[in-house]
Amino acid sequence: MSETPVPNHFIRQIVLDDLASGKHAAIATRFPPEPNGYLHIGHAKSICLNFGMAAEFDGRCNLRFDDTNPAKEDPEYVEAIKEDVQWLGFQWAELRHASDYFELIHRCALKLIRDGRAFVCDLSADEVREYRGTLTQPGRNSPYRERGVEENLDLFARMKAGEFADGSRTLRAKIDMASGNINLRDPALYRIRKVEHQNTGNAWCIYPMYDYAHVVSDAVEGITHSLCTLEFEDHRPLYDWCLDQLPVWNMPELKDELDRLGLKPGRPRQIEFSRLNLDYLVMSKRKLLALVNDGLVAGWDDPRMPTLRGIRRRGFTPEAIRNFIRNAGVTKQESVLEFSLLENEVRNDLDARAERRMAVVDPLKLVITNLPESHDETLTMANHPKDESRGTRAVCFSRELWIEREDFMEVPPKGYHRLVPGGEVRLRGVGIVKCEDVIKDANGDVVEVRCTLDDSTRHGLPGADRKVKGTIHWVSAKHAIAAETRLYDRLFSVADPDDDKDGKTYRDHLNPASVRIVTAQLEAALANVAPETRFQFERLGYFVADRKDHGADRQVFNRVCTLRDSWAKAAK
RNA sequence: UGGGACGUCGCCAAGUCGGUAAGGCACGGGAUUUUGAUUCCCGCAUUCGAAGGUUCGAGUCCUUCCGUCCCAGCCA
Repeated sequence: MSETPVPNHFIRQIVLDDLASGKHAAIATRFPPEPNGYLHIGHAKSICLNFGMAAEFDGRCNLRFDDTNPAKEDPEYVEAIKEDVQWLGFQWAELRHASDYFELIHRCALKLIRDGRAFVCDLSADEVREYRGTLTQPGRNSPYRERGVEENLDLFARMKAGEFADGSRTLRAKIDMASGNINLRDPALYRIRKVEHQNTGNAWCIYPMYDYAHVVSDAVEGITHSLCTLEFEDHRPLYDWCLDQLPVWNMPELKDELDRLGLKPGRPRQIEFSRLNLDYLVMSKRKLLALVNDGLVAGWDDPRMPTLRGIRRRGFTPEAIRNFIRNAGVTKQESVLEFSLLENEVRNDLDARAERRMAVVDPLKLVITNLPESHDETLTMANHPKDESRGTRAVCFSRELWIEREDFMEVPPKGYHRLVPGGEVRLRGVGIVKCEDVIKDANGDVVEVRCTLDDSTRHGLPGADRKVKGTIHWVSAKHAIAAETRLYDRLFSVADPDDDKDGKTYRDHLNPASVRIVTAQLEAALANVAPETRFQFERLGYFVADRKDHGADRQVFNRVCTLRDSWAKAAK
């Protein structure tokens, strides 16, 4: 119902056209992370796009780990990635690894050599760089470029057998050293790395490069639409070159292996879209890693981190993230989205789903002097103002309450609607109270406000219709539960922390107030809730019971985000 | 004097075969409200990076120019 019509975008249009023309009977996509780090909100766009397109058109989407560089990858990440993808709400058709295809990829390399399209090159990395030329000058052919097929086959076999040292030789494609596109200047296909692989162990000591392995992986899996980000646009000619040289859907020498893996190959098309960027955040793996390693945040799942784990712990919902990404659209335009858009979707989602509770984050004592010491009353309050089916809860009310310190001011600014000396305010769900007295400590700080409750305005009575400017929330002091409450704010104080033109780095822009830990007073109904349960603490914001630290012995709530606050905005 | 891409409101983003600028967020104003929340109204680009040109008519076609991003890993 809240779903607006799905906005069309150029990739959906391509899929629509391909289906309409009969080019494909069904589509297949894949989400191909390298297991060398945690997923972040930027990845969520690719996940939603790939899984989303497949779901929308009854196709399939694989989760494929692009694990072609064993030096960087770790199985710890593959589990985390699987969990994050599922949390976001998606399920893969097949779970694969590029390394599942090492045999196929190797056979393809053999064909390239036999066809005179690849050669073993003895140049060192430095020499390759010299021969490559520059952006404006063409490169030169490697002196090993014209080796015969038999020699190449022999050398490549010996590379595979481990006869040569790391870095001493590569298998290179033979394309065009003069191409304006540097990716076409005889790119490396295989390098020697005598490193144990997280999935294949010590079976291989030569590993295929991304460009080569990725296209073969796409093709053997029968991926129809290979969606990736803009920086791979330059790689597409190489992607297509590989497909031209290696029609894996028609290579008899691949058949047994394809059958063994249950693969049905096809010719994929690579399509690039712009990545998701958000203001007030850094997204690079390097910087996120540094934040963790240097103790600037509490870990990969710190609620201030843009990792999916962090965002989850913060209390954002998968639905909100999906809506956010859907609304952002898919284009080839580089853009930076406002973080507030995401926050908006979170508020939208939580407003509808989160039950209301009362909690006081910065307590000030309020005593209702015309109530007896022993007064003990149980009120019934709605769990949700717009959804009766959410039921009601019991709320304890007594003579001494906690109210929010900022809801009382001795000298209020113009437009202040809350409690002031001699003024009236409504206690949510109770009635109208009038401030008769203010008690201060030796420093002159207010420690208690004393009020009288107007009995004719009690909730449910006709007198309750009497208008007062403000309504404030409260918690019965003697029934309150103290709980650790973490008030989060943005991690960075500037919109573009990556901008270092002024000589400052992202570290200089860390928001010193990105988290404030306080002891809040909660209403009793908040006792013993399950971790990850979300509530709106009325007038304060949305809060979630911490996924990790919250339990029966220690109650811990994280502020997901505040409510919109037009008063705070006006007061500025 | 390399190659590739992108430039429509503050941020995103629709704009079929050229026919006279959707929507969301933000922002401003108002109504409702026992959350200064939610909800609901109203307003918000004579203009599409710029300049020429073609045309009865151009964001959409042509030309030139300007700006931004990506590429010289045996990383992905």
